Amino acid sequence: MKQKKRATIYDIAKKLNIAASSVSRALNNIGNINEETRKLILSTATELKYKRNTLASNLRKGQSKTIGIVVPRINQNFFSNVIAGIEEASYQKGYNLVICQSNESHVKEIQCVNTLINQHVDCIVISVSAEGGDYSHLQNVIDSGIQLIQFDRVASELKTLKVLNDTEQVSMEAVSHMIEQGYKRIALLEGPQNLDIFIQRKAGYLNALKKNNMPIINELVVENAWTKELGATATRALLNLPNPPDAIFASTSDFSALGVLEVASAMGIKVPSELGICGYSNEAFTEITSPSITTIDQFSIYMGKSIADLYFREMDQEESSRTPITISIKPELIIRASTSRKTQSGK
Amino acid sequence: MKQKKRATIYDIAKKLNIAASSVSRALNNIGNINEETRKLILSTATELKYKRNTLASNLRKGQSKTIGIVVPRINQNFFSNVIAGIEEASYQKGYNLVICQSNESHVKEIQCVNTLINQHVDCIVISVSAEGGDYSHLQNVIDSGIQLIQFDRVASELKTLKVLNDTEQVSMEAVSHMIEQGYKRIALLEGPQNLDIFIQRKAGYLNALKKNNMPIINELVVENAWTKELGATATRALLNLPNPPDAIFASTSDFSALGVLEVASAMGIKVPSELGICGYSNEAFTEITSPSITTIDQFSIYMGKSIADLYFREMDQEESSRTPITISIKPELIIRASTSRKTQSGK
DNA sequence: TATTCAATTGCAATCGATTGCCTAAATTTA
DNA sequence: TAAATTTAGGCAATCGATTGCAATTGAATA
Repeated sequence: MKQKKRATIYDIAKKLNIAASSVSRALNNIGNINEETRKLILSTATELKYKRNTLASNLRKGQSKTIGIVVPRINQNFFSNVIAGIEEASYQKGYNLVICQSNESHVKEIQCVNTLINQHVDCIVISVSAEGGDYSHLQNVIDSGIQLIQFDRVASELKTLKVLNDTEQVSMEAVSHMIEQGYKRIALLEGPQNLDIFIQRKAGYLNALKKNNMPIINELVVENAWTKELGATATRALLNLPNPPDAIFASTSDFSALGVLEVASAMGIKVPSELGICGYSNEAFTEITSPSITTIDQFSIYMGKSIADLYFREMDQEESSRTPITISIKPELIIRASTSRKTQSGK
Repeated sequence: MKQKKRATIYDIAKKLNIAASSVSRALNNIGNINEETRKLILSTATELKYKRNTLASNLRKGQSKTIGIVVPRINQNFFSNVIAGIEEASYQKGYNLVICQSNESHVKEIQCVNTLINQHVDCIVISVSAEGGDYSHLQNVIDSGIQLIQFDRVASELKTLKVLNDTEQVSMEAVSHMIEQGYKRIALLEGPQNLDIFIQRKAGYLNALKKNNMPIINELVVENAWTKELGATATRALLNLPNPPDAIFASTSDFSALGVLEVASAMGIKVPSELGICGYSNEAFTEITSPSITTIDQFSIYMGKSIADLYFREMDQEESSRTPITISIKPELIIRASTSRKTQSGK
């Protein structure tokens, strides 16, 4: 489909028999322009249905007023919320969003980042894929003079702006809460340990055990129980141990926690009295399972806004005063029925 | 933050003492270029960390390889899935996505569309906001020679490409199914009637009643029960009628259906035996409520892919042979426990 | 040896908007 | 009235990549 010829500032200039530069000045409302000619130009512009060619403008100005975003999956609750938050904050500043998804593939992530560099976006916001690997493509972003902001899943070795959750702290709180509820053998479903967030979630778990003088039992720690299905499989194995756990912290996700709940129900194990369950992310469904699932809210929309704000704040800084800031957002432990066996307040 | 100077084709040309045009030809692998100089150019390009400036390229070529998307909310399941589908299909073709959300506001929708026109996107994909209003901004898109594709919520009077669900048909199926299950007084929670999709859902409901020779009872049709809260409120009113319904088709959304379910549970009304419930959208949670909720799957990811495919197919067409195609995707009625009181197969 | 042809590569215009510099007219001030 | 300012608006370069056309070169053909 071919674009029809669109009116340019030259068309307006020609029609009014003036210079294109005057048209530009009038449209941007800068420089000295006679008020009457300005109005004339403006009305001619609407008459010709003139639309500024942002491409040309950006090329000339050397900036694109565009923020590029790379996330593992656009349609995952957490990410789509972050994106919505970024959109809202940056729209007000006249910025646009170009969005890519890496599908958790390192290769696609690299391609996405390169496309965005080519697009001359002003800033790239990224949460790296689970696959992990070499992060030279991110170094590339920095070398290209593009602001890089990492969030949630970050390559910590890179000195960039970061927006994170205080994952370790809240994980510790979650496990401490379970201990307080009298659970003695708490299992952990852990995520891929090449991602910091999962390392931290585990650290929080270990810390909580240590602080409460509880032993670390290796057979209760299960790797990569990431999805509902994997969570279910892991749970089946755990509950069939000679000495099964009496609680499970599904640190990978709420989906995993859901898998735990379903298996427990199927096996006739009562939640929370015989098994405590805690998930991660505060997915909408955690509120409506029976029992409802204790989980952790990451304030995803707010996180998106923080990312955008951080960028705009940095942009105003002098080049010299720039330091790799890390913003930490404190997530909230949401205690629900699945871990409430002492205080029956949680319904 | 200022961008550092990036290498251009001129830098490469200067370094090798050749013309920029040759560099361009080499990088694009077009025209006749000596294989050796080509290799030399390519290696110099990597050496200088050359990245093509897509802005300049697009300006020159008069296309942007970008698809603009406007949806009411990025972080709504249905929309984020459609976007994910579009992304996947268009990424393969080397297209990028610029995404905006209208937040259901007509004014913001217009602004978004205008920004996208300025950006010279090749195609605009839109699902209009619930607020509705005048659609001249969409006509504008067409007049600018930009391909316009509407999906789901469309301004039907505009002759554009459209990708829709066969909403009326599936709604009829849903209500017919409820009738078959022996429900006699089926209520409808309807959405804003300025949007076609909601008109069609209602039409399906009415049709099903008519076909089965059942009376249309006005007091059982409730306007704008859109959210969980509104669904709950409506349900409370309905169930307190002297002659309450024995089933509710929450045609607005699954959230609304969830509101229905919660109120019914709170009032001690048994689902599905005393009250049947059917939602719309197949949100993840509908599967895990107790009882699970009968709903309608819209194949949102597939819809996204269809949109992208439609665009690429149209793009290859001759200008002349272009007609306003409408693609209709048949949604699927997913029968679950909340309406299954005859066949106990659905648990 | 002269002519033709194809392969390479250079030149310069172009896409549309912006902006530094400059001129001319209008206005103010001395 | 002359000089100094201010205001309005034109000229032309620029951003970086692409592409039609022309020029050069060497090889092939007559």
